[in-house]
Amino acid sequence: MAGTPRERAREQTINDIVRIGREQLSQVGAAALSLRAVARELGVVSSAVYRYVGSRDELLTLLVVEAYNELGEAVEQAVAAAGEHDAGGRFRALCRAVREWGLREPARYALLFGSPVPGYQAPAERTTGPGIRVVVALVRLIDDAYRAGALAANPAGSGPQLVQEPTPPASAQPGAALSDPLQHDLAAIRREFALAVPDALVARGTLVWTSLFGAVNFEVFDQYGRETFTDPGLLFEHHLDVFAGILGLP
Amino acid sequence: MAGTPRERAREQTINDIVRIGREQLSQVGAAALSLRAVARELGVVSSAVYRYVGSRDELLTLLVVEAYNELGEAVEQAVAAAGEHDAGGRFRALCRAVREWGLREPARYALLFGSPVPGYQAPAERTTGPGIRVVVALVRLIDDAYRAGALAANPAGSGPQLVQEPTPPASAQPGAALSDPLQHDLAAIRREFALAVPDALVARGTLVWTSLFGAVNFEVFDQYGRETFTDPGLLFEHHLDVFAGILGLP
DNA sequence: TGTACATCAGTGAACGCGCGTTCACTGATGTAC
DNA sequence: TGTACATCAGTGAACGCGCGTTCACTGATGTAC
Repeated sequence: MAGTPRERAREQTINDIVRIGREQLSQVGAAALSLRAVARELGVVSSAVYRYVGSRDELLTLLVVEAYNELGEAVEQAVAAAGEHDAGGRFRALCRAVREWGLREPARYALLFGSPVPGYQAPAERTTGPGIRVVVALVRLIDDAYRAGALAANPAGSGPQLVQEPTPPASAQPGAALSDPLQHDLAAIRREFALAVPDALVARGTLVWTSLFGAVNFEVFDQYGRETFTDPGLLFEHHLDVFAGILGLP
Repeated sequence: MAGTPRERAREQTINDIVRIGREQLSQVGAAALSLRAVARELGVVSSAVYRYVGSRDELLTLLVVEAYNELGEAVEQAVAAAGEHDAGGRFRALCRAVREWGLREPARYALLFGSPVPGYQAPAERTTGPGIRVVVALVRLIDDAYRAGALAANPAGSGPQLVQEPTPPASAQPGAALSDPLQHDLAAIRREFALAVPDALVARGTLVWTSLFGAVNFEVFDQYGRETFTDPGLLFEHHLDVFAGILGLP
């Protein structure tokens, strides 16, 4: 709110541009996002937009960053709103927040998690920070639960009773050996985030991470058949229970 | 190979158009696919393409159908190549075939499983058949294994021993009650494909289905950090073991 | 408090390019007698 | 086997539209003395 009137006006205009860009995005998709259309909507000649935004790609970057932050915010708030000692509830809150944001904002979700925009490469130094908020929240949540002793020692998949062929593959057991380079990578992740959880749980964390987005993708991009599920939310809740089981969460 | 010379020439030209479209796709993405560019590449004036393809959208549909069929073919062949009684091997072969096709054909994978192409709606009557080949293969495989008694009665997640809070959520147990509308949908699926597997396994099947594509998405769309995993294939293999455990597969 | 100058926002024209689609047409290839 | 006609492939011009980006410019808003 500080700054000279000019600075405030400038900030206001940038906000308008990003807002209009967001609207364009949901109407025509990222590939067809155009600065000229934004200018038209803003009621200004097309070249005027270049006072505020260096190029079309820069507007895309602004939109990517904003979307990541909004999703990250939603997820972090949802997790914080769940009971501090209810690890399972926190996990489910995180997943539901991702799903709800995706369904509410399909175009922006597509910008972040759909096909890459042809000819556009997001600049890592600006998008990485906002981009990892969700996975960081997930990892923190798992690690906290582990430290609090709230995780099952033998999570789902570690020792099923089989009808026949009773030897589950070794790497499915959280305590068992993972292949070497993978273990090296997982150790690096543990170090980077100062995690207490064992490697195998980090691996399962990435599985739940990708699977969560797989499930949300299917709904947002309409990849279940058109009338297969009356209420996809119920299926999602079922999936969450299985995911929780995979992590040893209650 | 039958038909008059004219008919054969015509077929040849359509094949060329689709092939060029495929190449365009991988270079500029679906949103920027253009009939004029195809015509240029074909060495023909732009209006000539309309002799063969009614519109840009129709070319997109041809490409979607072709891609679905190629992926379906790859998956079916991979499954068939695995040992007939090795349910776990068949499952892994299916998943690997999806991953390999996706990594080999990122643009076409994006066309099928990425963001929807703005302004284009695939005609269900032409794409549904090819589009369900993968999931049908998966469902068949699970059902066959179930009928052969090759599935664990108590798959992963059904009864973990917990450190504390020792009550896993009811719907995570394959035998337990699923919410009503969901159960209704699952029953409809079982009827449609004449399945022997219980509802809960159908639900887990959809979870593995979406999770498989979630994992492949992450690799194809480069959503793990750029240098997080030395060999993402190893992580994928680990995930496969967990997926197999979820289904009770060896 | 008033004036001179610098800064900035927005204009309008232009460059050079792309697109999907239609339409009247020329010529070559096929078909029927 | 030869001719008359129909079918089809491909041409070229046009319509009407869009885009990103640059550049010299006008006029308003701020700043320094």
